[in-house]
Amino acid sequence: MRRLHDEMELPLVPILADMEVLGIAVDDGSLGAMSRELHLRIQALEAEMYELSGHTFNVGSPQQLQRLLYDDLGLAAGRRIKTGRSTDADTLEALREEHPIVDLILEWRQLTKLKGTYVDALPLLRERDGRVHTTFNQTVATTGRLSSADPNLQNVPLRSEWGQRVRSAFVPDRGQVLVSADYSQIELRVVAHVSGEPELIDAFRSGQDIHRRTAAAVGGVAPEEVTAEMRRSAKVVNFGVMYGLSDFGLARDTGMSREEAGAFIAAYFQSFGAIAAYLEGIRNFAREWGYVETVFGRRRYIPDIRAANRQLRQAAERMAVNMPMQGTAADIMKLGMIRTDQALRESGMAARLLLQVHDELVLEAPREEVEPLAALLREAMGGAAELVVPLDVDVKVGDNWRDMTPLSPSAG
DNA sequence: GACCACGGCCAC
DNA sequence: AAACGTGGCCGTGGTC
Repeated sequence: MRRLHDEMELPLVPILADMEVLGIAVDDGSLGAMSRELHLRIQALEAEMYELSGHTFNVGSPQQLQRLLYDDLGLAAGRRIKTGRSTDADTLEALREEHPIVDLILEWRQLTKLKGTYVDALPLLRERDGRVHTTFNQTVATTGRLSSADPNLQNVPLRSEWGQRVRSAFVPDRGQVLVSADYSQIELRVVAHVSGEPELIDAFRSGQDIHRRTAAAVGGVAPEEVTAEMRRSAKVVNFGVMYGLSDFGLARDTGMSREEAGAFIAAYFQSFGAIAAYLEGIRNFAREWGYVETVFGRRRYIPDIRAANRQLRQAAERMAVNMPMQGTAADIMKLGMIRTDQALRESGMAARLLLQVHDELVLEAPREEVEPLAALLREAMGGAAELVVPLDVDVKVGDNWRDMTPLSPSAG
């Protein structure tokens, strides 16, 4: 615990402070243009929804939406929530075929979310230097992760088309480029390390496609015979294992029946016996000691691990199994940042750290530093911990945070 | 104007 | 009934 404080948390403080002070540039011109486009599309969607329903209403009010969908239009309600019947995206997704308004609501939600949270909010937080300056919190996440607020720059959109446009508004200073370095599959590598699972270790050591290898093992076929669908399911389980995924959750995410999902998970633990044993060991440890810890000794206390209430206890078990994996990855990243900062100082480079997004670092650098910087990052981040599997670092470079091109490790 | 609970949803 | 972990922010609806 003392070492965690002295060698990880304390050295990180000035590094985070520098990142906060430096900030990252956002192009408010492109955000302004987006805002106007979004406004028009949102207005058109609203007009169409009012037309379909025969009256105006507040689409942003779940309460009004419930009345419209389940009372006026008579659609079949799904999940119950405290205040009535859910209108969340999963529920609406299931109702898409029932009424044309459902798709409009889904699109409206997506666009107003992006407009309100990012497109309109970021320019207001942009300071006179043209940059936004987040606050990194070192002490809120129970696993040891950082969090980011005002604005949160750890949840900048990525997946949707509009989301990608938001991301492209994050740009380097004039004459520089953005460089991103992310740990490849870090949590699964931590799983390989702490569980000692031979299949997983071998897959990472030989640089194989981890989800394909998993699908092959679970399905009892050769890796070449794995279909896209088999790989998709294996991927969901690989990630889900770290969260305590149930047959219900797997079924929901893959379209399998609950029975198929249960069989798939059973086959997974059959193939990866060491992971099953590790997870069981963590639950037992938590029950005995009341806490769990990372490889580096960071602790999280789990008071509900012996709760009489099954729901509470099972939730506690999921927190218990997740923390050592998520937390060890967070520890490694913190060490990686300290080593990166140190290496940058020693190198005399102009490159600067801007953001940390859990398994990714974003830097700003003069174009001519890119190649040596990539090597520096691979060394500093990749050498942050000695696991039984290598820590691979993927480095990319670009003129904005969306259009990033991978740099090959050896080339250049 | 500040704060809250809630539903909902963005990221890793 | 819930069902997959960690966060932060938005708008609604409401209180003080």
